[in-house]
Amino acid sequence: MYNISEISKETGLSKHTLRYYEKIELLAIRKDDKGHRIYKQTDLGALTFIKCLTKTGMALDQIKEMSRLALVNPEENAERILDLLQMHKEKILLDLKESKESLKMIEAKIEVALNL
Amino acid sequence: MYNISEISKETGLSKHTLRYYEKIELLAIRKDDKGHRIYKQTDLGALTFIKCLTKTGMALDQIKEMSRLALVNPEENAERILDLLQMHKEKILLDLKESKESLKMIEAKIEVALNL
DNA sequence: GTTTGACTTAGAGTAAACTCTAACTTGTAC
DNA sequence: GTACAAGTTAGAGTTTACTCTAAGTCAAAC
Repeated sequence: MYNISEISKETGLSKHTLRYYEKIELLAIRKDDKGHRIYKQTDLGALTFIKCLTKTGMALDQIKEMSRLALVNPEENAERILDLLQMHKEKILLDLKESKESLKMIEAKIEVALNL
Repeated sequence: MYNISEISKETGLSKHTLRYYEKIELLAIRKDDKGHRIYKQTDLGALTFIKCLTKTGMALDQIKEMSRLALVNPEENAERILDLLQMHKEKILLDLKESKESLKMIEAKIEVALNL
């Protein structure tokens, strides 16, 4: 069990961002009798995974749709979720390829500059 | 020599974006007597390189600063430009590493989902 | 008992990178 | 000679993902 400050440190997401994620219904967090958020281990796991997805360029809207599918009816939506994950995986592989190509081009420029 | 439509097709950047890049002074393009843009081979090269930099996460502001340095005084600024390129190269390497880690995590999720 | 610091909310503001609109010119096709 | 396609401009609007502000609650420290 963690409060928002601890989760912020743990995940590297600002408190503002953590509240923002709730506002856009990316995830739902339980609150205590004072209205303070209580994060569970599973929430930490979810946030860590969300970070993976955003870092690799998935839009928050898509992440939201995926977590909605998983929450509403995990069994019926399992296939759809798997599909989305696999499509995202393909996107990452393509991005990696393109980034490596760009890297080569930049390294070539550096080479040229070093030989002046 | 190309007009804006040809360059748009060639680079994959929209005409809007090409004009926008000029407006923010990322590059300057010659115009003919009717005010129409004339892109040279070197402009195409510059735009291709700009695409490499943006795709790998360099902000337009930084790209602009680099091209300013290169245009204003290439010799005096050579070292600074080289520095910026090398810093960007390090950033790409780090991003690649992080993306690969995220990829692994996503692949693990896919594995779990496949075993249900 | 009041200051300090952490939490809360609704809602406004920001930054980056486009993207579009409206009004206009110009050259070619029918 | 008029319709159409492509070019131009200044400037407004959009999207995404935050990021901040103001006003308030609450518990512990001095």
